[in-house]
Amino acid sequence: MTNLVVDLFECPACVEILKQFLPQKAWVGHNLKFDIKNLYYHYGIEPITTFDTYIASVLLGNERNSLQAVVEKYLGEFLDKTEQLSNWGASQLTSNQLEYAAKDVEILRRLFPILLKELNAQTSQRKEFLLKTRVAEIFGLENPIAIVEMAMVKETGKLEANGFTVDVETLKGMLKKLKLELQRSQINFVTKYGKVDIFSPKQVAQFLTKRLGLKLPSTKRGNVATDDKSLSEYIDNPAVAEIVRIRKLKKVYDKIRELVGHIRENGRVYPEFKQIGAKTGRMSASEPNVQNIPRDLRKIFKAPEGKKLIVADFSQIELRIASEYVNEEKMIEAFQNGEDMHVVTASLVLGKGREEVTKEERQLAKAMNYGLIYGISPKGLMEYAKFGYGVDLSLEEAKDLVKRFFKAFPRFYEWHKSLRETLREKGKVEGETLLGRKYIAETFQDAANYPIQGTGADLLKLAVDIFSYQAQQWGFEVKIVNLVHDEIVCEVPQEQAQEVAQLLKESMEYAGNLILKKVPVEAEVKVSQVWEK
DNA sequence: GAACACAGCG
DNA sequence: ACGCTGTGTTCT
Repeated sequence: MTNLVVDLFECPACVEILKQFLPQKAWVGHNLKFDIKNLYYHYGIEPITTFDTYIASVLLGNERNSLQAVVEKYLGEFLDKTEQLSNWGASQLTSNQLEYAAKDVEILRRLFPILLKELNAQTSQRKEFLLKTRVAEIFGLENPIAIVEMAMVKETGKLEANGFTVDVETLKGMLKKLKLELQRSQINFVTKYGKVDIFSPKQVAQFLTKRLGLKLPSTKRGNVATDDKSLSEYIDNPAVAEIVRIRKLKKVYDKIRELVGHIRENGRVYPEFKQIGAKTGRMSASEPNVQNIPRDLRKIFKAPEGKKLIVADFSQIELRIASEYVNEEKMIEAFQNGEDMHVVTASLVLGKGREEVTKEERQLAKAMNYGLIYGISPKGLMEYAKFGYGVDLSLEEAKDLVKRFFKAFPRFYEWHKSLRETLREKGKVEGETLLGRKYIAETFQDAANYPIQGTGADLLKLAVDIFSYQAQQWGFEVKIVNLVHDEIVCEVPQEQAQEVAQLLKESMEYAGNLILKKVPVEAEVKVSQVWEK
């Protein structure tokens, strides 16, 4: 076996050689997102597919996932990393550095088969989910989650290389304007009400309780709560309204500042994506975080000249997953008949015809439907209904509603009951998503939420894998520019937009219906110049 | 530097 | 109520 170490700064011609043979290969490496991002960004090089020992280690549930830690655990060897701290940018690489680089490659040859075996060994019994894909065939992978995540490494690397175009001029203008408006508002507040730092929860609490005599709830650490939810009782008070307004202004200002700070010469931001950023398998984004952009600000994300954005999302995906997960017939049936699930819930819980359900009742049912995903409790429902959907409930009413809800949907009742039982007996719930992603939950709320949120993550990632493969097969020039839990945003040449939009919709629904067998999955797709109007 | 509070998104 | 990240103040 020959290991080749190439210093691309010393040998620019080597790039041509790499371009020749790297793209026809499957790559094995540790944290390949990094290699793919750079090779794809600079040279347009990408692998057929990948096996990533870092991702493998994360999926196997290890706490430490550095190459060093993984080598120690699975090979029982010590990997010397001191050379990593040496100077790699100065001049020609030393022989020690070259040897270090070669050793990193050599060790992967031995690590790879062991991790592959471990992943296959923890494949769940759900054989119907055996996915026949290139990753599976090339590496002999049988674990569906590993198949999806390994294919996803390439997609995450390219996603980071692609970046997302923003409207630089508009952003900079807004930044300037908001800065002035913020300063003006703060000074105005102080001259009216005295010296209070609106961004100090402590000072705001002091001001509201001592000076205005308001009664406010406590935070979990026993301090006076001043969040918008707690202040909503007193929103008619002009000082309170002003605090809320200024804080909101500040939030938008911070977000714009974060974005502007990350704009590169070409007018794009290049966020970092953690492929497995949450315990549930969801991704996370940072620098800038493009997964929590306020909806009003999304219009500043746009397609560059001659291109279009395609924005697609799964509709009501978590509710669909939940009903399939617990096999709740009435809900499944409603989805199969294409009905409005919140109206159906309202009708069943309140015992009235679907036509008689009011707007407010539908909102209430929505709170209940989503509440169940988070492990519903009457108190929780009461607060969620009030602040999330503007529906007023007493605790007694909430209790009664929860009771009726579980009567209408007995499988959810049984599911929650069995979760509580398992927690009582074992102190934890060890479970799997519908694609076989493993998790351990130690609270009831986590146990109710993880399989649903986790299956949502499975679904999005499978959709991305399928879509990317299909787009390549059809020869479309697609750049995925953002992924937001149940949403895919991509950039395509104008003339391909309609065709790609259709392909994206089909890919998402195909992926969804591969994982959900009974409940139909639907994706909504829009072609647009901006992310959201 | 850690802990807390707050607020944006799904 | 579940999952994240960024910014600010305050405490150690």
